[in-house]
Amino acid sequence: MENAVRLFKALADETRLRLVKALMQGEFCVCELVDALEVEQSNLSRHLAVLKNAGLVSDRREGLWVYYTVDREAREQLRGILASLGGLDTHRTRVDWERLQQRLQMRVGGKCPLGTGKLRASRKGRGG
Amino acid sequence: MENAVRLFKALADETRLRLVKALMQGEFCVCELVDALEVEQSNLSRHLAVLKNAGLVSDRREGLWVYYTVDREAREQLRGILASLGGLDTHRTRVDWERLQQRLQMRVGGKCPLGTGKLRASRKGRGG
DNA sequence: TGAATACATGCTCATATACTCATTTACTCG
DNA sequence: CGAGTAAATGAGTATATGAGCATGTATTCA
Repeated sequence: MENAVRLFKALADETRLRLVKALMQGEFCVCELVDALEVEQSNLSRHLAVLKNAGLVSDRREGLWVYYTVDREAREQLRGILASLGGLDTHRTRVDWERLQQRLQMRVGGKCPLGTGKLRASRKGRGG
Repeated sequence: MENAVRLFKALADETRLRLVKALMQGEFCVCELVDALEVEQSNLSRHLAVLKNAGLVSDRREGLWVYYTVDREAREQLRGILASLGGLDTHRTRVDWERLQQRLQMRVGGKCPLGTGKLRASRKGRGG
């Protein structure tokens, strides 16, 4: 019951639903998600933490990058829930997915070439 | 998406999960639920309003009583979701169900004989 | 070592939610 | 009508949650 509440709490947010929908389709690092979903990095990081805490996603560090995906154990459960909701296909999730696919194609050697560092670096004058 | 968020928000509460679980099994009036689940009437009423607003339950007035049950349209959806969670059978929902069945058997002419007024009165001492 | 990078977290604000008490509303019956 | 009952709602309070900014942490590389 506790678990169920935590699960539903985790899903009771639009950004997190977008994340779940995205992560059902593959594994992405935070910066790709930040870039594709256009959500503040710190914000996204917290949402991912909520999902992780609910057991819905798992993460894997690879050097500087942390890749998230839907947890293997939760996968079927989530598939069932989303199916009951008609798959949660909305304009937004479709756009998210298009943008994510673009990021996937940008990968070099299977790795994310993007950077969230733009944010802080830009204070020093990035274009300079 | 909005809808899905509202749905999950509605389910993201233990009392409401208990209600859903109960109302999946039949139709009950508020005072029966108050009595069986031992939740404050005003509190329960609000939770029911949340569920109703999410399209999960529907209500039917019959004289002084208002009977709630899981909405016909939402029924299958909920069944699917709960099934994905293993049915949500917990000690608490089982106790709820036992108590609700007792209330069902108390019905006279299919109507609820309880009272939230009585309940408040009998809370502290039934001899009053 | 230290700079750069990717991600996580502390802090603060605003808002949302849950709970309770008291009252109001909706209805029935005398 | 007014009394009585079931349910809903307003007001007040406590707590939870989400957003954004700044900063902390872990890792790589020169």
